[in-house]
Amino acid sequence: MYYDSNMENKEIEIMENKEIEIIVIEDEPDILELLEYHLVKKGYSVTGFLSTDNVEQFLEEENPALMIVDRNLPGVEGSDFVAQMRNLGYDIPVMFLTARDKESDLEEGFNSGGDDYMTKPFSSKELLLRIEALLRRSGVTSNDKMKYRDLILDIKKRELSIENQSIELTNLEFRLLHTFVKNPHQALDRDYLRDEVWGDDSASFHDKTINVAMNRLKKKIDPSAEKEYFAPVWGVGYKLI
Amino acid sequence: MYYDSNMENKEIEIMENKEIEIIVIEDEPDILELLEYHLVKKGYSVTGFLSTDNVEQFLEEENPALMIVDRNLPGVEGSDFVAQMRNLGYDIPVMFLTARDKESDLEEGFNSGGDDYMTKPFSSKELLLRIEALLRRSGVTSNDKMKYRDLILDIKKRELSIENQSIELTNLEFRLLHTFVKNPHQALDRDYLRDEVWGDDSASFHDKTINVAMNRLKKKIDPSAEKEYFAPVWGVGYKLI
DNA sequence: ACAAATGATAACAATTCTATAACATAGAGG
DNA sequence: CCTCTATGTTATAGAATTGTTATCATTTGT
Repeated sequence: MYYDSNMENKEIEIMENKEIEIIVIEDEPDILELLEYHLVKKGYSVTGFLSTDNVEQFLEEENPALMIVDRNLPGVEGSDFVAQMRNLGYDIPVMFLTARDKESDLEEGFNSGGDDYMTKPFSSKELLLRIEALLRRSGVTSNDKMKYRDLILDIKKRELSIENQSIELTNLEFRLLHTFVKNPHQALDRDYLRDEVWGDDSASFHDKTINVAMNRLKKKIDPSAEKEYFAPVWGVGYKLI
Repeated sequence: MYYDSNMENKEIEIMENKEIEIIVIEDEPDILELLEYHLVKKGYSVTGFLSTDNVEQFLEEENPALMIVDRNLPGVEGSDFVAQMRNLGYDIPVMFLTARDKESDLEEGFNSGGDDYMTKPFSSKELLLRIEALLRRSGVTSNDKMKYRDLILDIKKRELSIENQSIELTNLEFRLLHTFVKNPHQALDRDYLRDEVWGDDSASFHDKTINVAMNRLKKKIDPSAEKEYFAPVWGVGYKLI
């Protein structure tokens, strides 16, 4: 077997995809199955529907990240359904699938509030790429996340999570940790930390302020002190191991 | 102090009608001209480039809403250029155009941070539809309805309803809530809110103004404080949970 | 081993920030 | 001109965060 230091990163990647939920509405079971296969393989969590029944309820209860919709469904037109959902205020990204590719169909699809459009037969590779792009643009895959070991910092949300557990940090603690994650493995000296985290305006600044802040941070992210995120660098400062 | 509440409305109106700026980077003058023709006809304001030179400067100065990029440009690969821009922090939506349609090219395009991809020869109708969809999704063209949890905002009517109950909001409160619904889960800091909701013209601005405005908003949409729409982010601002 | 310097930790104090109510003011509309 | 409404301003209480100090533990140099 083949392990390397990327292993952890891969795990994190998978964990993140696990949370992304995708709805597929497709009346042909074969195609539905094919779609599910590719999406699940990619790490998404998929819920399939053979018609638009119950989809709204699902939208209300869960909070899926994306909807793949066939155009000609039993009973309802896919684009009509999407227009209906949009009208109710659902802003979920929509990828249309269709056998038809007349321009008028295309127009209907986009005007109903669809985000992208693919015609069957489709390349699964392209579908996955387009889905990824859509998720990126709609903010589901926040590109503003920083990872280090099992720490995941979401800068925009100002949240730290470790192993899918959200951990509350104060503003100072967050800035401090952020500084370290930006400079992993490096010994950051006290002057640097002071500038970076406390800012220039810190006129009187006690020796021990940083120690205490580090202590509080360590205790929060690793109460049992078994993970050794930080190491003191004697006479200098600290480093994120 | 001079304050005119009509003024704000006018500004908003203007902002909404403000011309949407699109950049086109395409080295073949004929195609560039054709693209410009269609886009201008549609009402966009277009700036064309025959190479990637000066584009970054333009991005810096203006704030275009979308970039259409040819894949094979003189000197630089289109996708490399986009990756470069993304790396510099530009999040502008990108539509790739290309003569090639190998899967590997497609992959490069999307992985560089592109949002959509069309192969030449393209239908101008489809291009315009896709651009519209992209602008909608990236928040340039605001949707007429937005939903978040049980909040439904009708942007045009400036109405909020919760569980089919209409709730009266003042202008300020609506703008404030709208800002949060556009950025759910994100910690919005006071500077951002000030810019976004109060505008640049707010010269003197008290610390507590935002607190009070938030307090009033919270009380209106959730008088019994049981739904916890908002959470304060200490030392930063607020977030819509 | 011992002293000096530095870090860790806990307890306490000071400060900063938020919530909230009350008051002030300027426009809108009658 | 008057009243009402929206919004800004101020005051205060209370909560959360951050700083300070004291004491103990660890490292380093001799």
